[in-house]
Amino acid sequence: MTKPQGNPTVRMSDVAKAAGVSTMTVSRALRKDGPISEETRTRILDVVRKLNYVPDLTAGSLSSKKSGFVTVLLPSLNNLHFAQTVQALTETLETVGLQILLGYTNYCSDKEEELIELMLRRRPEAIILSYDGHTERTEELLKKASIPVVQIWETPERPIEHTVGFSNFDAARQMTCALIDRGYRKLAFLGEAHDAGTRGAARRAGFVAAMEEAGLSPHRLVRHKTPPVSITTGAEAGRILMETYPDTDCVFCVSDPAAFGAMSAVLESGRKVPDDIAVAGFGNFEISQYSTPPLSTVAVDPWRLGSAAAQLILKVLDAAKTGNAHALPPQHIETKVEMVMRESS
Amino acid sequence: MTKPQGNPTVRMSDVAKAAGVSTMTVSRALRKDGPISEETRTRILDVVRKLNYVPDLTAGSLSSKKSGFVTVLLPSLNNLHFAQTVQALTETLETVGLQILLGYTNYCSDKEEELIELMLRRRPEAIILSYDGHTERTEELLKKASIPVVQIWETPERPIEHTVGFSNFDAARQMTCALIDRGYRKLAFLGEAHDAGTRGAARRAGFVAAMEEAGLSPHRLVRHKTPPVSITTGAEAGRILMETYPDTDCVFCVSDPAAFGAMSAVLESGRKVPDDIAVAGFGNFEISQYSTPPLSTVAVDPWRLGSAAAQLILKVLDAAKTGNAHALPPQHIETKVEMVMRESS
DNA sequence: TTGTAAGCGTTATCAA
DNA sequence: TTGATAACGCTTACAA
Repeated sequence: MTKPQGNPTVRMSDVAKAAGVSTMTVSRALRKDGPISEETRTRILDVVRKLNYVPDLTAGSLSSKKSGFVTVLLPSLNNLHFAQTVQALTETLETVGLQILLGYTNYCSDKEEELIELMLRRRPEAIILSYDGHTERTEELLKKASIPVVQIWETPERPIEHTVGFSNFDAARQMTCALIDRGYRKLAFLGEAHDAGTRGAARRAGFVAAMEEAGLSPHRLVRHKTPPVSITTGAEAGRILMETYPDTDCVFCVSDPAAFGAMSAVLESGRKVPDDIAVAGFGNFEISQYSTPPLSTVAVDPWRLGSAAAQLILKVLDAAKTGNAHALPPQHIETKVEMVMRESS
Repeated sequence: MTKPQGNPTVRMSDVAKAAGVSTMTVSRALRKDGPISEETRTRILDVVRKLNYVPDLTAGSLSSKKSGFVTVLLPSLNNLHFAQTVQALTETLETVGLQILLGYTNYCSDKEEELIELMLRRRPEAIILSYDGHTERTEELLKKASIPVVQIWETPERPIEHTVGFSNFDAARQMTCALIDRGYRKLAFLGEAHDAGTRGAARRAGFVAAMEEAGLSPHRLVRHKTPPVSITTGAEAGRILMETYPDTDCVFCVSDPAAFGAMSAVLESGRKVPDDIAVAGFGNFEISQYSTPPLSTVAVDPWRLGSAAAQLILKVLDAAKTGNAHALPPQHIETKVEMVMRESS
């Protein structure tokens, strides 16, 4: 199956020639709204099909100064919630022909900075970042790029521009309160080390705040490995927890996977969930209601987050186009979170 | 925070002027290997930094006829295995500056065809598809594009070109045999309806084959909803199974999530796993060893799959560059699968 | 090692 | 409604 190398690519000029028109007319025929007679359009589209012409967007972008790209930077794809956010973003953006350039920061702000530099070379029309702390240079680069920036999955104190998300601090505080309400007093928090500036750290801070407000000591903090906690590292952390703070009656985990791991460690040790140690997570992944026992967790809506962010992008881009030279002032969309209490607590 | 609109972009010519050289010299300074004196290079790179110059890859691609893109089409991101494959692909491809253009087919070959047309406009240098059946036009488009094509996650009978994966049929057959070996006789298969041409169908066929080879009746087939089976639809299917084939002693599910759902349905009905009904899945997701009971499943290696595919791409691209006009003959890399028997069966 | 000139395949712009 | 022409910002190819 040797490839028919050098298969000469069909260009717009080939179509133009075959249809007996200029390239501009072909170009117009190819968009929905181009000012062109129905007759010429159908004739051209016929030729396009006959010649199997595939427009070259690289050339188009260069000429029109519109790349058609939106950059999306997330910590990792290895998390169904981010994956869902991406799918939601894609679905909305593709309705207007925008394509996503995806990057993974691995929860590392230096990697993020690197990626942004790289992505900016493709001249994206907007950029969506998941908040987890950014380097100074990242913020500089973004400002210089003068394209809309949307931070998602958090409502940062000092946002770069637009935001779509919720307060991880508040959400964690709420869950901690809910657990305290259920009668637990010796609560622990299970999270990552080296989480400075991340949403995980915000959740931990929310836990600490709620504990202090309730007059309880928030000293039971297990911080194991770097983000993200997997189920396996969650289990390790669970074992550390039981050894370090054997009096713990409830452990609130930075994420659902961490909670699955912790729960498995607890059960394996012969203790019962929730009777000996209650467990709660963060995220409400689909599996969480099917675990044994079903997991109490903070429900977030990754799908809604993605589509809200995408719609915001469209709105901002549209405002910029409409000559609104100053575009829109920074928008802040708050998405809801919900405490879902199940049998694990 | 009104945006400093019209922030005039710095071009290569600006850098050239500021450094007192031609754009070509700047261009050369910006690549690792450009023939240029160390002195000029450092001087130019200084200017680049000072002016915050960000090269425009759109222009670069048009001129060099290299987009730097590799298109990756997967059924969905809503599956940790695909996400891992993508991460592995990304890691390898980014070492040579290739960037991924990602698309989701939603397990729909028409959507795939549509995506391919769209993606081809960006002139990707290669394309990676997950096999789940393709339309005729898809194959045509790919052939005309004359770029390397790699099908992954299956070893199709009639591959388009290169492949990296395993036989879903064989894997499912092996697992079915393993289950039969364990003493089960009234096995059921739980999968999707409308799965023509998909890997799910191949797994079902593997189940049927193994049953027939063992002289057992493969009539217990539950086919519920369209791909992919979620945990929730898996649970629905599990209930249907127990109603339709109450004598079932073991159910092999098309995927791990389906198996979690089925297992939950079985447990909820008051039956025990594996004593009343054994359960097995396909995929070996991280969570599978932490379920109650731990899940027997077919282990695949999504990470290795992604990196093997990426390396293959690099090899093929390199061969093409080296003037090997005929490139490489179709390569077929087989990845291993492993039967992991746990307490659920 | 550096520079010049000519595109790359589109679309913006203006004119007809 | 259509067309001619000039970009778009870079790199190739060749010359110096």
